[in-house]
Amino acid sequence: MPGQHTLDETESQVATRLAGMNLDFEAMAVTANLFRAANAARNHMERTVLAKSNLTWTAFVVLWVAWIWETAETREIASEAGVSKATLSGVLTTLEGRGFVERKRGEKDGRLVTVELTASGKRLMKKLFPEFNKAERHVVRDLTSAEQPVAADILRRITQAAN
Amino acid sequence: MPGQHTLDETESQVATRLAGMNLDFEAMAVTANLFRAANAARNHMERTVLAKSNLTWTAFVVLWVAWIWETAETREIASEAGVSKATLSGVLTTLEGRGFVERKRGEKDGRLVTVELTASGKRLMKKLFPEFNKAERHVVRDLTSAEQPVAADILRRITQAAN
DNA sequence: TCAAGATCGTTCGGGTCCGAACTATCTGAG
DNA sequence: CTCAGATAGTTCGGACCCGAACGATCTTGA
Repeated sequence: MPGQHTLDETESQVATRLAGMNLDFEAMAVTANLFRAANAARNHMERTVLAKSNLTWTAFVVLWVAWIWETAETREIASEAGVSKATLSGVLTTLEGRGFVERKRGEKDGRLVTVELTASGKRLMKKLFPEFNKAERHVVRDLTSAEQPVAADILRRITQAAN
Repeated sequence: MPGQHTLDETESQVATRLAGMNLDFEAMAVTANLFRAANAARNHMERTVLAKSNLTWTAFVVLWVAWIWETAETREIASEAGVSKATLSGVLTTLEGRGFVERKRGEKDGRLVTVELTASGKRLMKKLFPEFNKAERHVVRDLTSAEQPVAADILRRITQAAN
């Protein structure tokens, strides 16, 4: 592969190029690999699981949150899916158009909107999620069963520190 | 915060809701926290470092790759930034319009395009990157110096497994 | 009670984001 | 030498993505 750099080459080029700049290279390595890993995992899921159902990553995550919580308020979904409420509004319109979710105006509080999966949406998740989990298993397959909880814990602490 | 779930509440709801489905919950916890962490870290960087220069995340990463490698070919940048060549093309047009990068058609191979930072682009990175690194340090501040290389290594292995 | 302020979801504008189709260029087998 | 195939970057259409502005609804304090 001409013009392709390995991970090692990149990290060594970084070290050379930024030498003497008083930077935290350890922190840099963690975050750089965090974004690489998340990106690679996401792309893998999209290609192997989501593409054949014509679902985007975000659409799937939104469906997943609504599925887990049976019924969820939009701001919850936005927060758990990691998107703004503006983005969510558009995604929900798409999903509603495809018949996977339903929006319901809150009865007690007229500002709120709750989201529920339709029967079709539930069927989709019931079929899709086991495949998704198989892909999750695939991307962590090189981690021992002792390392996996360690990884989850470290990532939780990064999440908290960034909020 | 009404209607907000903690991380623990979410994970326990997931366990309850998906009980008896023969899933790999450990793998699920790793990937779920991987995406949460990457998202939280990215948002933190965008708000604290990138917003005031009016740079998007991807635009910054593209600048960073071109800066590190002095001069880079488009497909390299796309690969390292984790975006498709279609996306990169648009981002480069934006960055070129703002005077941060220059495109140069390859002399030996007329298909290739190499990207170089302008003086203005270099000045921007020289100013921005130390701040960015400070934010990187911030998001990993709860990891001990022993844990940081472990985290980087685990994330590298996830990246490899997902490719 | 009743406006001032907080909070909710939507809309808008502009910038990603991708796969597919396209043009231009290079390569190599015959 | 040649042209079919591989490869590079751009364009296109449609979906996501966000901050800001907005209208609707609820809360609250004098």
